[in-house]
Amino acid sequence: MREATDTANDPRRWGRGRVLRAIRQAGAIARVDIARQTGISAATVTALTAELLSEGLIERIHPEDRAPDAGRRGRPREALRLRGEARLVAGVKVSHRVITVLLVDFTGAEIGLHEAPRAEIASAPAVLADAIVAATTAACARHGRRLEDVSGICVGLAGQVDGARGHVHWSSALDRRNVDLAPALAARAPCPVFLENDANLVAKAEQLFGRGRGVDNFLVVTVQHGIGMGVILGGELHRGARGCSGELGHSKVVSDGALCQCGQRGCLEAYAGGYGLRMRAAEAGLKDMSVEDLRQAEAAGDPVAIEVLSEARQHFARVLANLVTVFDPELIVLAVEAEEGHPLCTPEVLEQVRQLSLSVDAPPTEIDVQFRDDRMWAEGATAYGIERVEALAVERRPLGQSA
Amino acid sequence: MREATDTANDPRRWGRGRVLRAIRQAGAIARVDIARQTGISAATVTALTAELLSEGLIERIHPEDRAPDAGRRGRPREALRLRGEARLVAGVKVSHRVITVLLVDFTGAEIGLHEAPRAEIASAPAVLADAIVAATTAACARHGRRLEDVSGICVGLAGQVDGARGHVHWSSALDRRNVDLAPALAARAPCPVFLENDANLVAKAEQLFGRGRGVDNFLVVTVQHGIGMGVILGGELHRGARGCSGELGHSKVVSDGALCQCGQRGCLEAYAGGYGLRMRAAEAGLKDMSVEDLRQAEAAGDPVAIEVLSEARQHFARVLANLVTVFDPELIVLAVEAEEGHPLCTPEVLEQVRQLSLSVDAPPTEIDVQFRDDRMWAEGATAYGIERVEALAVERRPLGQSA
DNA sequence: CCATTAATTTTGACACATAAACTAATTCTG
DNA sequence: CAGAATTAGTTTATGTGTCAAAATTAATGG
Repeated sequence: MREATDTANDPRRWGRGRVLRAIRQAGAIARVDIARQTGISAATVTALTAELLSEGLIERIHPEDRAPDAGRRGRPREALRLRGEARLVAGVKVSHRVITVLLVDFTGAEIGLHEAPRAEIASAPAVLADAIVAATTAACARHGRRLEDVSGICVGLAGQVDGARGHVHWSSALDRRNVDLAPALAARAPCPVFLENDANLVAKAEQLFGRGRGVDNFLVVTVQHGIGMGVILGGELHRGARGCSGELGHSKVVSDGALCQCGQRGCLEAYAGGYGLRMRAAEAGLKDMSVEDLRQAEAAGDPVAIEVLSEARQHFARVLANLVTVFDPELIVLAVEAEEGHPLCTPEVLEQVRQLSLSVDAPPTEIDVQFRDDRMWAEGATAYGIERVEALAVERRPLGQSA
Repeated sequence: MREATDTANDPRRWGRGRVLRAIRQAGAIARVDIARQTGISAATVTALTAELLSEGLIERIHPEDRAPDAGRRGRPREALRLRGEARLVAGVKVSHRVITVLLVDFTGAEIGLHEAPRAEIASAPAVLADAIVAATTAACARHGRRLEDVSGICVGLAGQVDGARGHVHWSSALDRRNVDLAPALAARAPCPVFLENDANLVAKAEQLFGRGRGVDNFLVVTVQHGIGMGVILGGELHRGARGCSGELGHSKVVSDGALCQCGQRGCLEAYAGGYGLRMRAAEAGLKDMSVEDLRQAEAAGDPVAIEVLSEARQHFARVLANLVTVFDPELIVLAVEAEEGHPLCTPEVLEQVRQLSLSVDAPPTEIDVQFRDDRMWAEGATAYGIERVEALAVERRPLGQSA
């Protein structure tokens, strides 16, 4: 039951945001096209872009009259793009043994990466907050910036994280449950700090910079040690009432099944997550196998590997198919932390998903497998950080604007 | 990939809609409270309500100074409410053998119900469109109105219905696939006609008039012959890319399981839908049992009924738990077409759902079982019809407004 | 009856958006 | 090569939506 005064959605600042988003999505775009795409009149686009130009958020480009422009009749269009130097954003990923900080500019272009080791896996809130800010400070120092130059820090955390409230129900990075981490971070940083579940951030990255650009309804499933999901519906990240949506790894695939890290039984992760696969293989006699080892064992004809992977694929495909049935998304991105392949993300599995999901005579949900390295988490954090910093830039009035 | 000129969301008519929605949600509310709840200034609320009053969409109430008002100091608040006579809306449900039309006023109050028999189960599009409009005309006639008085007709159809595009991928009510039914209806009716999946409409009814009032994120699961779902996220109905979201009955609960009506195997409906239960019971030797019969057989200790229902409960609970895990909604409404009880909607099943879903130290998803009669479908249609008619009323300018 | 209180309305000003007219920078055409 | 044609972008005049502050209204309390 949400009520009360939500002044947030100010209809007056609306246009600015639309224009800025159109420019970001297009990369470079002329005013006419902004008007056409957004439905805002050319007059207003001129006014708004003039404002954004004077604030330094965007900039003109004339030299490169890009190819498709050649041979057009009238006045040539003047493309606009975001001005990278306008803002500096830090994306932070807290892992077990390291804190990764990725510094990017307003366009999302990388400025530098920094990794700071962590002394312990589960920290006290104050210790973790200190470490995050210290790592960000160090990242800035290493790349010729100061922490004061940063316009926003976005922190991604595995676990049940309520990004809207800045609250951590549970995370392996903390030594206790129910921590209001956002205030602790805000107190230590000279700029806004945003907190979010790591899978949600990967979804945001896909939306802003990846396959999800311009797609209104899509899901991003992260496949690695655990299995997570970020849900983008109507162009918005859906967090759930408590911020705990998308815990796909803990959806139940069998009754009273294998024991999961979370303490419950029959979770997808317990069969198809990295640790689940290792566990099942170990139980069946294949000790100390990585996912890649298992894949090779299967290829070599090892019956245990074949059995374990086959079961995992079956569960994984069924869960993905049920996502299609329940969400009917345009697109599902499988963001896999692996170099080149993953035994669960094979053409056969995708075909199985198609067969198990309800089909109509219309283009089916596209499933896109993206193999990523471990930077993906910090990149996700920068994506959401940029979005939030952009939102602040949109709201902020031009203020003192004299000659 | 949605692009192009979507002029739809006009930020200027924003306030009108907010005010009207606040009045609808509250039933009766004073201007001060509208201002407080919406965040709109009192001055603007006065202006907007004056406009709505002069258009006859809302009306004043003074006589009943409701109890909590007594003994307050200053000028008494003047409550406002919707004016029922402002609009007439028809909600239509197409069933196998009958078309049900429910006429309601702008507040949702019932004006009259009418049922028209259908000659066939699966009709040609033109025949069905004719029948729907004829039934609506008859409903009007029977209750002293004319079809021309109706401001909007909302038609609920079981099947894969893309309400946004007015397209029916498949419905048992039609004798063919892929029908653009909305244009056929629009051509026959003197007012806007809206088309939607029936489960989505039940969700809309819960949002406007039921347990979902003021709840931003909730799911409505319909349990009867089949199992359907409507998804409300961020206060909006989520339809999916093709309008096929929420096909919960066809999520797969076991690999290569029981055959479903839809032709696939292992669907939830094949175990827990009304026809699925009958099938499973019949296979195990209990022929021709209704769901209610099965419930009584179970209570009487029949081992087959116990077995069949136990399996169904297990699957149903697991699917519901997975909804909690994936959506993290505030609320799930189980809308059950039954008089007093249903073997799948028992306290034990709800307890099982709680045990199978990820829990954090925050209020869990509430699950609310609502037993309804077969009017629920037509009521759902009126709910969405009213919302759409209201949206049109918000957009429409006051136009000629002289003395 | 008048002070007090609270709801509502009026007033004056400003921000945002637009249509229409205008200016600018090209290519095309004779 | 001069203008005609074409397309992009800007300026202007105007309307709409919103708000803060002041004014008005309708009660209660002494």
